[in-house]
Amino acid sequence: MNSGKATIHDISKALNIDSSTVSRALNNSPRVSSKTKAKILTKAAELGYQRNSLASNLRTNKTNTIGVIVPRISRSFFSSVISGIEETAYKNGYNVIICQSLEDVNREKKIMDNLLSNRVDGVLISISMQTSSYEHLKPFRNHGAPIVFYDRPCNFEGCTSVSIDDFEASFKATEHLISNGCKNIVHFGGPQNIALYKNRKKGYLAALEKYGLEINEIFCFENELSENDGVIMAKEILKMKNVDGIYAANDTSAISALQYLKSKDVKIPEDIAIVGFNNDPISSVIEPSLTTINQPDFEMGRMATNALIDQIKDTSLSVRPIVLKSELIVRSSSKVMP
Amino acid sequence: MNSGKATIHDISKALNIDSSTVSRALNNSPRVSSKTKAKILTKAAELGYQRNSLASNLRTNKTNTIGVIVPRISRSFFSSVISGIEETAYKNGYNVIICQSLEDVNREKKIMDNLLSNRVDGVLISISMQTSSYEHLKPFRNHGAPIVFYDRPCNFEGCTSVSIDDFEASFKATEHLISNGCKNIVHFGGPQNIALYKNRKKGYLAALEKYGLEINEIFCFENELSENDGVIMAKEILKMKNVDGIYAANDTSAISALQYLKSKDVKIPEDIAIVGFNNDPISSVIEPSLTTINQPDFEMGRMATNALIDQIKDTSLSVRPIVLKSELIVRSSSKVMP
DNA sequence: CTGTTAGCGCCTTCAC
DNA sequence: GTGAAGGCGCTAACAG
Repeated sequence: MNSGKATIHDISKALNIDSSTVSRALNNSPRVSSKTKAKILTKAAELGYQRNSLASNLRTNKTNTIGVIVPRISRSFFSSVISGIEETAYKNGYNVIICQSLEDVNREKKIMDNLLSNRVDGVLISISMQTSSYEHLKPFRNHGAPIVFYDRPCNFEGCTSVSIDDFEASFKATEHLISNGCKNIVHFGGPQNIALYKNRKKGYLAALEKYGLEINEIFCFENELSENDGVIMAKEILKMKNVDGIYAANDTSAISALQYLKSKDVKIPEDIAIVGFNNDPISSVIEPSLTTINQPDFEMGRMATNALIDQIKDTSLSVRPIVLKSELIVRSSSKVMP
Repeated sequence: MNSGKATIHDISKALNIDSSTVSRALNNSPRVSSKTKAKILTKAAELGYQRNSLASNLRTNKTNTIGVIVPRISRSFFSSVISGIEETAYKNGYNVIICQSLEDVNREKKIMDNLLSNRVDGVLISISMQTSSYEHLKPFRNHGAPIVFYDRPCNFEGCTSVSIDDFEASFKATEHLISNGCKNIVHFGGPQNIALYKNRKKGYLAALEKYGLEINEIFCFENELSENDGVIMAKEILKMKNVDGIYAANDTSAISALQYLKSKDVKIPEDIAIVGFNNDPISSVIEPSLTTINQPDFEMGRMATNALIDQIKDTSLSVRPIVLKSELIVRSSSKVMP
């Protein structure tokens, strides 16, 4: 007894059927009589046969596996994206390997190496914040495997990017505040070297401009996305006295700011109306009536995976960027009804 | 040009060196002169060579990969465990494949099949809540690959389980409430068919008994871990009037209960003291002074991975359960100082 | 429908 | 220190 490592040859010998027929039967080829197929399957089960994908993949030069690189799986937005990816991949017969870069380029590089040497059929990647050069992606493309960027778009050898229209979402959020009577709207922004936060700021400014509100640079906070930053910003706002609206372009600091404001008995949205992103469920726990921007996370995972699979199946496919829209979820009643 | 799919044979031909020497050089074997080694490495880089792990793994019958099955990566506790797993695995030269069962046995079964056919060297698994039979794990063991259970222990063919001492944690939590003057302590429990929640209830009861407090079955809530349950329980508690302490054995409902109580102007911990688990960061956001039980998540990942790797390296290793202790984080001042 | 043959890319005895 | 030969387990022509 081969201690639980039966191969197609073991089945072949036991049944006096050639191993190629066994292989065909195991792959449910129509070119095997159902009688022998049955015999083979029975024997396989009896011997505890388990296909060796390594050998199979080596031979066919296909792994039916896609690699997913994500900055951090614990972030609510990304874990939803992953759900969408997994669902779509499994539905299409692909397996998924999830890897965390933890926003570290060196890790990202190692992961890409590893995925390549394991010959995954394609990669879905959300580039780490540190990443500025795309050198480590080139070997992958050279091997002919497609790459699709999600959430953080990249201009790289014509690869597809799936992203969210941040400008539009920000514009709508700010517009919502304005149409509810806010005149002095503060913006909690993120690092401006990152396109995403830049676009969000642009959307905010565009809305102010459209409605003829004064653009005040003091109202544009820029922070490092930390909790502490949130408290600092909240204190600043209270000092300013006249602030009546906040458009928060990042969760973490927004949450701590919200918490601080509430602890100072500021009424939301009567005193200060807030719109932020709802990637992090915490914000809606603190203030259930908060108006939020709902990003298409799950949908993003689906779209990106479909695009990738299309390209795996047809390498010559022309690619174009995919842009998804966010949705404004208005939960609170208006601040000022005209 | 082979369009970016160089093999050791390509290097071999280009240099007039046998492929076996190339293979040795690429694996940094000491039996190759440093001169030829250098030549080979240079050529490899030049041709953009990338090892084919499928072939290599097939040949050596080792993948240096461990499979991780987790019920749901978005749960804070599990994503911390994964961090610990990844860190330990990478440090030891192992890759990690993360798979979500989503608490679904059928998915879990498929994942195990897939991991087996990909010949991972071992598996770390937290069994889905649905799982009652371990049949789907047997093929894996038959192939000689070790399995280590984490968080949700199992009696299966002498496999190692790494778990947390829930009884002790619950006992300490309840004891803490008692020593701070609570006389009427309610328990938010989970499904009693799950060992974890059973042990938590036992710890609660043991503490009451030790300190001579009356055991009241009405104080033992059992729920389905939903948010709605939390609100229902909170309302019940307010009706009871005399409740002055809560030991919550699950996050989700505890959070919504906490929120509801605060909305009714119940002072925490003055009116009602609460101890719960801090797996979910939300609870500490709602009430920063909350006393919580800190579970060793990261540490669990490390311990489980080390145990698995030991067993991969030495199959004959005897295994024993590993039990970790939780820590009580007292943030609020005492309810009643004697 | 089934068997024959060959080889995916790599590693590992065994020689020299 | 290097080369020659064989095979890990599977599949894909090509025959018949």
